[in-house]
Amino acid sequence: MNFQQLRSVRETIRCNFNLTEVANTLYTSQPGVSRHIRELEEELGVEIFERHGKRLIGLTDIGHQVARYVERTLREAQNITTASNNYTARDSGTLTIATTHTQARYALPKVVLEFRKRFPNVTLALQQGSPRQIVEALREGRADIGFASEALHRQTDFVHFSAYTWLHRVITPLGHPLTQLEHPTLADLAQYPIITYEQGFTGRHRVDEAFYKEGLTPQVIMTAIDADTIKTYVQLGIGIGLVAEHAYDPIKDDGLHCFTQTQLIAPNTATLAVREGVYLRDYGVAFIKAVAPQISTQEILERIGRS
Amino acid sequence: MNFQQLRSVRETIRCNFNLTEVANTLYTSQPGVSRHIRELEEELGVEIFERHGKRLIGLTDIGHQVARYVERTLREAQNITTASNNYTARDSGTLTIATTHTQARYALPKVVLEFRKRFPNVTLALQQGSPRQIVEALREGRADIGFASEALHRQTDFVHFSAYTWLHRVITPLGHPLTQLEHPTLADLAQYPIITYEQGFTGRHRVDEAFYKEGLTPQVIMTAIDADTIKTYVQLGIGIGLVAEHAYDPIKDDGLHCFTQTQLIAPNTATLAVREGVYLRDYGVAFIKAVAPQISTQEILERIGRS
DNA sequence: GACCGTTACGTTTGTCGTAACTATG
DNA sequence: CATAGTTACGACAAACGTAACGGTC
Repeated sequence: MNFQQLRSVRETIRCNFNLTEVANTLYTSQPGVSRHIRELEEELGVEIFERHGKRLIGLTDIGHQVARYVERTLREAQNITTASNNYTARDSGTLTIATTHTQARYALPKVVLEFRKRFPNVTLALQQGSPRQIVEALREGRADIGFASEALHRQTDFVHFSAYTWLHRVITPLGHPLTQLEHPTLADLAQYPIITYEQGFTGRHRVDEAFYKEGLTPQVIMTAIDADTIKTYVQLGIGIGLVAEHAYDPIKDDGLHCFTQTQLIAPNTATLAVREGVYLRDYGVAFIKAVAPQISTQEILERIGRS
Repeated sequence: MNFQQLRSVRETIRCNFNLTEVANTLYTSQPGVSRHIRELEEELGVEIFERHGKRLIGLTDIGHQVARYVERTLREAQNITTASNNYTARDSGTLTIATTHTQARYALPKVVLEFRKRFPNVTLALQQGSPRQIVEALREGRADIGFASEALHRQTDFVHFSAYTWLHRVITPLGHPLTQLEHPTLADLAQYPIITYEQGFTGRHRVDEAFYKEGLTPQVIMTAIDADTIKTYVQLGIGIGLVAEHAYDPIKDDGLHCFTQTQLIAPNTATLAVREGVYLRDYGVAFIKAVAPQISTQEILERIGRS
């Protein structure tokens, strides 16, 4: 057994069992990959992959089990090198954050500035994507830290940290009939076309849940993944908006009315997540600490298994 | 990085940093081991070992961290092969139980018979040792399951299962003055020379604790690691004995009196333990189930991380 | 027939053990 | 001076890529 064989197996699963693609990803030849898999299967005495003739089409039962430990082996091997790098080059390298548009646009700028000042030699890679893509990036080791209000906290193979909680706000153009009311209800909102976040983004399920619980069916006529787009269309008078509170700026958004006192929708929690068992470098810990200062560094280290 | 390098590092730590010994353990040459270590250190860019000139004398700070992940990597790699073997040869192989004399002599015989009937092709290796040796054997992967009343439950890197609880019993020769009393107290016992288990064996600390709590100093004139020895000397009239209840057999030990109703010493729990993160084969799970039938197989699988 | 995986083979690279050398206590 | 670790070197084996071959859809 060697690491290259294990990498071939892991990548084969990630590439949907297409060995040619695996070879490209691993910068090697396709026959090599084929051989690695066969050799490992031979050594272990089990068929890891289900086959239709020559083509691989999936994992066998035992293959699933093997894959699990292959992942772990490679992860721990990665930890050896990451821990070493953390030691030799304490303040340089790359930190990859997988996050949503909302966090990247509103919550992170302040943190990024602070972080860059403290770690000028660390390349900070912000990768935007849907919550589901964030989860996958963390699983595959393509990102070090995930940050979103959705999906992350439900993964049992992640360690998570609550950063802050936030509410949805109702925004309308100035002079909209709703602005006559001081405290509009969900029923009032349901009277108007609504513009809000895409399904699966930025607490959207909380919005749906709130209306559903009151037996209301809101007319969601348009969805977007970012508040800027939503605000633009609200400004145009196409509908009323439901956006995250931090997306409303009373000065810049002076053409919009925002019900800052109204709480109609359950609060959301922005969550930081790290893959369980993956070594997070010191500056990754510092990043978490910067986003969620209420958590002690000691606790972060313990929770991610570095103590 | 390759597995042989990692094995060299792990074994170097286990062999107290004597490379010659490492080479023998790994059935390879000493220069090879030396090279493996140097190559790995070079690749990682860190010094894993502290040196006095050429001699290795210990781990560096970063070496401790590296060693941790090296252990884990090798463990997970082992899990790949164990899981595979568990699949191909479901009912054959070796199961190594590290246990104390007491468990091997009194608790395990019934279980072993049952186990052998169900898994006739599995070699059952019972390794007797002190609780501390049991802990070490589990840590180093020399045993699959540990079973003892001491030490095991305190290890945080083990998964443990409570098998049963038991009490110490007072035994005396027939006609001993103590037998006049129906319920002797600890103070009564302290009047006579006592024979019991060695420090660190079979709940001995409970015995000391009980006397200590009442401000008594028992005259322990002899210790042994097994009840047979203790009983033999009690029979000779040298002193009264304190042994585990299952070690007294009213028929075979008809020359001895046993206070079966007296509970003077806090109960002990016999504990099964498995190293966290180590794949335990099906027949290992069956063994645990046989020793502790009150625990469901499902729960065992979950607790050892196989579900 | 286009795509995908395996077989065959020669080159390159890496790995290992022996022997000689050097340092430590 | 005995024990422990490193350097040097040659033999062997393993790993890889290219090219040709065989199935699958």
